[in-house]
Amino acid sequence: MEADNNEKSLNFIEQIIDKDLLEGKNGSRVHTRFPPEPNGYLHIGHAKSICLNFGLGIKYGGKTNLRFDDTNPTKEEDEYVNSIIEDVKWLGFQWDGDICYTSNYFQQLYDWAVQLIKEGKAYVDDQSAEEISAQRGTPQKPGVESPFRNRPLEENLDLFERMRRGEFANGEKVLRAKVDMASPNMQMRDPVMYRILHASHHRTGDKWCIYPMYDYAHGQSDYIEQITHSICTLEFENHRPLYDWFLDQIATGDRPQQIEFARLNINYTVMSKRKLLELVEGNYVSGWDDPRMPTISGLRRRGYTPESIRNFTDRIGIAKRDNVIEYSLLEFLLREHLNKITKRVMAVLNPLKLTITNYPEGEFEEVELVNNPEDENSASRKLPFGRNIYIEQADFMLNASRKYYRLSVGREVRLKGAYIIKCNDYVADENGEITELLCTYDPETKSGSGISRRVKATLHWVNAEKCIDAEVRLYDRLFTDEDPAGHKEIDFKEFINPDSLKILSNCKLEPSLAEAKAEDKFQFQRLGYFCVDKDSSKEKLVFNRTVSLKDSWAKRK
RNA sequence: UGACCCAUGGUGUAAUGGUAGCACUACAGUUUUUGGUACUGUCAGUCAAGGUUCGAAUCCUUGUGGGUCAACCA
Repeated sequence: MEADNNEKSLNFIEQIIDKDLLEGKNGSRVHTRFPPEPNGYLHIGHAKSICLNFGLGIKYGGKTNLRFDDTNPTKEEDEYVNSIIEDVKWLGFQWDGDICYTSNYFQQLYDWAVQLIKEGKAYVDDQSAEEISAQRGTPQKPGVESPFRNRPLEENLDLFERMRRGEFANGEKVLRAKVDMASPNMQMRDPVMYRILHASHHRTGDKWCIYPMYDYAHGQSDYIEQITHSICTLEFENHRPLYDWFLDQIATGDRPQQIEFARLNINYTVMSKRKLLELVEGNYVSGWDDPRMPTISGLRRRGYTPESIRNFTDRIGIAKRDNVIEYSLLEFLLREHLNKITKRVMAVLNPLKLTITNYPEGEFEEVELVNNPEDENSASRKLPFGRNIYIEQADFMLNASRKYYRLSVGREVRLKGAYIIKCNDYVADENGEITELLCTYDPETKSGSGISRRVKATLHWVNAEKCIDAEVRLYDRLFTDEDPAGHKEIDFKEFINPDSLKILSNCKLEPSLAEAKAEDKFQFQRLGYFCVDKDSSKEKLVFNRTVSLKDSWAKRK
């Protein structure tokens, strides 16, 4: 038993696979697939599915396909295809073989549909969507059969062929599977297999004007690709009998099995492509990659690392019960990774002028700081120090309590990597705003000199003459409510956090940051992790706050 | 008034008939030239009732609570 201590326990899907392997099912192959519909950008919920499917492929020495489930030309676009490909790669995964598209199988799907018609298992229905819907019944009440249900085979064949040829308008006819209108499972009540859509498809153009529905296309696509384990989310559980029914009609060899797991939910955010689209189209955010979005591209722009996201999907586990993960777990894993890899730099977001009155005017010296104390191989760099510096406004307080460790008149602090200073006086403007601090430094206390005494706090700073300017964007959660989409009476957009973005345009950075490029990541000492935004340029540096450092002082207040 | 699924600390997830564990959160402390990191500790859990068993979170029954399903979406 205790030999297993180092081994991670298996989730229920891995247990199923282990059993299948043991029984030699499907020739003991493992072949999964990630099947997004290209109708939006991927979000972190998809990351869970990506890591699961590709992870299983890797773990069992099997394969994983990337398949675009593109059966609805009215919603799908190449822009989405491209973003999905980029996101999967960025997360660190590589699919086997070529990228697959359900649209590649349109002809085969059509042929199988003809076969079903010939076997009397599918029929063309002339009724409107409303009529069909009315006949479907309710979960409690069985449906009634369509008047067209038993039309002759030849007529069905002819009509279906003419549907394909474009002789009918959208909605005029559908092809339905003949299953069971009285089934207690609504999915089995003669589901629609094909609908007429005179729309141009992003890949097949105008070749087709009838398109297969998800239920008819998905399992067959899995079968064509020799998928062994077709993993999807819980809402498809009721579809499984239908998934199997279609396979029963056509499959002769190995066949895939559908396994459902609980989708990811995270508090203080929304996780549906429809709602995210709404945020984008309503300009509530700047786009799919707005750093506040839970999209992969948004997280990337915000400064998340693929490692932290993969780690996250690993920690949350795979199970069947509904779950809401706390955002703090994601942030914990993010900080954990960023703490190891980022260079520490000094940046002052809300500058307050500080003059060291006993430091000679016009003189500078260099002080040395390690780039990352967490990394013993880390190099160090030199920073200019002088008479005039900036510190953070929040690091000075006029009437400071004993719990406040930072600067106040008469108190001492250390300037990180430099000297201990003492605040003697301050200057205020006509409004009482403090505009400048007057301090003296103790030349004996230079960092590394070995001469030191205990001070309560160490502050970050930049040299006022030799710093560079930048814009810094501070992000907070996009929603103020833990479950913005969970209120029946209130639209989720009502909960958008008005303070989710704060732009600081007068930030002062240490000069080494001048060359930073988009997506470069840093720890701004004592403040948090920041990355260069894609809006950044040599002329105007722009940083995003990825996540703040944990702040036990802020909590105490 | 149907079918299917689910139920373990605040959150997530283990334990697969044999000592209820891990992580996050919260709180307290140690270390610290980041009020960070690291480390230590504390609080806190098997939905309920019956049954089977030497022994039940685990198996059975019933109940309770929650989720999904009535797109020509996926």
